[in-house]
Amino acid sequence: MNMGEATSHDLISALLRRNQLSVTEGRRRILEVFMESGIALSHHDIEEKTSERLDRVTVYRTLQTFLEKGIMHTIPTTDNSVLYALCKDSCGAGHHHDDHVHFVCEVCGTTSCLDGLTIPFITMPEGYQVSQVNMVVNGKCKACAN
Amino acid sequence: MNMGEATSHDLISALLRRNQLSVTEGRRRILEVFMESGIALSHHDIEEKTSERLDRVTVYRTLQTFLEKGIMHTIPTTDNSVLYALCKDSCGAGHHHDDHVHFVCEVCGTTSCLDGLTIPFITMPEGYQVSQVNMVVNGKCKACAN
DNA sequence: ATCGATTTGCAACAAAGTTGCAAAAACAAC
DNA sequence: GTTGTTTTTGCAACTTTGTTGCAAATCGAT
Repeated sequence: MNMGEATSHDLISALLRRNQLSVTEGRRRILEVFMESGIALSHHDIEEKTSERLDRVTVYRTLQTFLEKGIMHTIPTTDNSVLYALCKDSCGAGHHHDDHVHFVCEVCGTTSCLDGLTIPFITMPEGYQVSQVNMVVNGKCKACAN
Repeated sequence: MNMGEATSHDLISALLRRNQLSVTEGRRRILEVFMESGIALSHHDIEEKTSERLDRVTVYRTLQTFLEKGIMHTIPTTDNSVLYALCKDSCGAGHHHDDHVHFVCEVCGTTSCLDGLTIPFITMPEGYQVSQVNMVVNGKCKACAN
């Protein structure tokens, strides 16, 4: 047994326990899919990548749970799809730090988090109270720009 | 007959003709609903406000047409709803000027365009090509902030 | 291994969105 | 205004997306 190597399996178990969630095959599988892809995924994407193993309803409920625990966040899109993405470690239930810009590539269709790019501060008109700001950039990603 | 007054009826007809669309009762009704409300509306909202007159399918097709012609634009939202809003006059098919910030009130649930508030410029990482930027602010609107 | 609590899958449903086609309405020409 | 052509509408049937209740399976602690 190789004690020096922290497996993805280990990391996922730890993540779930840290959030008071029991470690089940379905939750593990969904987290694996996100970690492998590295981009934001729709419910449909996840269904496709786990179809033989997981029921549709389980995927819905699991994503909902992950949102509530702050393991994931949703990304607003101009079309009608809801996208999910893993939060950074520093996020938790109630206190998100997802103040980063999201990028949608219009060629390959992938959506990703630009973690290094913080949303600029904006001054709102008199009387408004701001609680959250989202920023989504559309264009061509590094790979597709050519 | 009052020649001096430009009715909402007239304005809507002109808007449709300017975009090479025939003037029908359904299209007129949908545009009226948007002009009266002044806020962004979902497909469901529109169905409710026109139910006795328009078929569900007609609403879908009409909104799609308005998007293509650049009469309306969609607004990204964190939940799964698609919202539509009227574009400014200067917008047309292909060349939108909707570089304004959108605001979602978490109390009354309304979404509106902050036409006076331009999205700040951001510097993207090397290699990316930007074509459009969206910015959505969540919080309490003037009326609900108290 | 056993037990209680949580999670899953199934079935049935509700809501949202799409497609083909015939009837109706809009527009242009007379 | 009537006619004829084109576009739009409504209907029906369907697919996709999301929800709810409940029994069986799984998880985790003892």
